[in-house]
Amino acid sequence: MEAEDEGDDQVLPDLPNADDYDEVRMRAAPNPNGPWHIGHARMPAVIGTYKDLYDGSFVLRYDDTDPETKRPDLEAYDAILEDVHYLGFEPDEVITASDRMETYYDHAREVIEMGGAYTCSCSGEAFSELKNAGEPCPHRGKDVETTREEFEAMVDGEYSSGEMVLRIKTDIEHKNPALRDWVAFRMVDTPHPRPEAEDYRAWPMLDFQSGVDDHLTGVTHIIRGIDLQDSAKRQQFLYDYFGWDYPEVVHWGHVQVDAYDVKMSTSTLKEKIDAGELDGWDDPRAPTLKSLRRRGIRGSAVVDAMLELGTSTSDVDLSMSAIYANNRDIVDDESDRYFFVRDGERFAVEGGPDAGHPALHPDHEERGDRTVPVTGGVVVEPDDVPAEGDRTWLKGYGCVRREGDALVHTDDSIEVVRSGDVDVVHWAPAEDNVTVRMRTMEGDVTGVAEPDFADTDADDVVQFERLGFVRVDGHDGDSRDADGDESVVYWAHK
RNA sequence: GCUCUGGUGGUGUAGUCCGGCCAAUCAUAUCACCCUCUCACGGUGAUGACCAGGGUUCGAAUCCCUGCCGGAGCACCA
Repeated sequence: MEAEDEGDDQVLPDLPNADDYDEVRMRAAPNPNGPWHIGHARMPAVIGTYKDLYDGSFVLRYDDTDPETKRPDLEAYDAILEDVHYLGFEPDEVITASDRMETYYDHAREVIEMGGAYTCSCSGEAFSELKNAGEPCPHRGKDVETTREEFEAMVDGEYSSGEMVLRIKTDIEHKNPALRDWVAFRMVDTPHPRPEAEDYRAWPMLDFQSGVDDHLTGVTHIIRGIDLQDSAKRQQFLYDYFGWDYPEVVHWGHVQVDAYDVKMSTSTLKEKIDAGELDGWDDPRAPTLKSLRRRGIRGSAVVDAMLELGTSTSDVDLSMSAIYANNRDIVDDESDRYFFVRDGERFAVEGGPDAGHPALHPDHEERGDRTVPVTGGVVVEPDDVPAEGDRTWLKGYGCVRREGDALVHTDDSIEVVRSGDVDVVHWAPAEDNVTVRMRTMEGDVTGVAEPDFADTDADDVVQFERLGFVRVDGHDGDSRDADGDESVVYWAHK
């Protein structure tokens, strides 16, 4: 398959040996132990894009084979699928490893019959010592019959955790100790959280489960992190037993994201949420996809930033500014403008018209303008308050001069702004305005917005002029973060 | 200790396989100016990088060697 030539738009490198396959097929294989953080977006972003590029397909596979240490979170299965949708992709197939236990057992039995595996009751430490010395453990020479029986006993749950494992026989003297006789199945006493899988006790390890599934689901290209660099080499032994061809593999480094105080790790996030330090997975301070979505950042802005990272094996730092720049590009044109004033200082306005009429969008006059009344006085941010006797330009209204507690309308034309003599500021009515809570990564900010802001809908992204873009979460107390009947917005970026 | 694997401006990336067109691409960032009734958008310009040292060569980001620094695996986690 040739990559569709989309000109220079393709930011990703070509997949290795793509034309050796009828169809490029990939997989995302997350452990469903929580909603996704930003870093998780890389996998669907890249394989989803390759899918489009090569007219291929991808499988979403939940690798939920550790009921204990990386215990699956039942809500995460759907949460992850939602996150994939948010990013703009649709898996061609969704499968769950814990549904496929019999398949793994059957394949284990096959390997056992071939003499490619043996049950082992060595303690982890004891085996490790032998392995590091390049020496086989006493169980390695077991006959097939014994291994067969002991494996069935494992499947039947007759051992407890730590008592028995099934090892794949590789090369006990392999120069890389990481590849020597690795564990394929182990006992786990804790029942799996999914009712469908709660009776299983003998669980496959990633290298076995993933290796079998990749082949059985027709995966041609595996993309994964450098932490799994040795996996392909381990699994190669398994593939050799079965006579399978190993898929093409691309390894990439880890991603760090700047701008967050909170560590980008599912378990850390879970702890912070449980401890009440974060309001939830979509807290603006959380580096999660749910948080970005709530802040009005489009999935494609995240995807594009991920694609720009490429697939190099070195660790990379993702700048949130890259995501913001992409998002600004998307939302700037569609976002209507409104005034929002924090910590406003109140002034009466004297001598001018009753209201200002700034445009909803400077590039789209056809959208009309807003009506911002001044008759009940206005509020201006402290930094924007002119010194006594100085002028300022209330955007969309006109020029005023500070006279004590009043802003007196002058008849200056816009020329005073063009010449640079007078600054333009945003402002809001002191009465009949909209109380707004703005949730940001640094905490909540409160203030008031102009009345027309109430016309926006939840989920709209608007720009608070001179401040930045926000997503409307709800008006009149509709947001779950609202205190009383205030409106709530989530800060996106400047 | 053993085994993998990397190191291009603040960040990411192109170029590295097949040395010259690289006084190094593009994006983002930062700054300045222009535009503008926003500190947005748009435009122009500037800043800023080949880890270090040797070697091969007429010529090295690219090949070789050494060193330095980093990441990963050696789990009954994924």
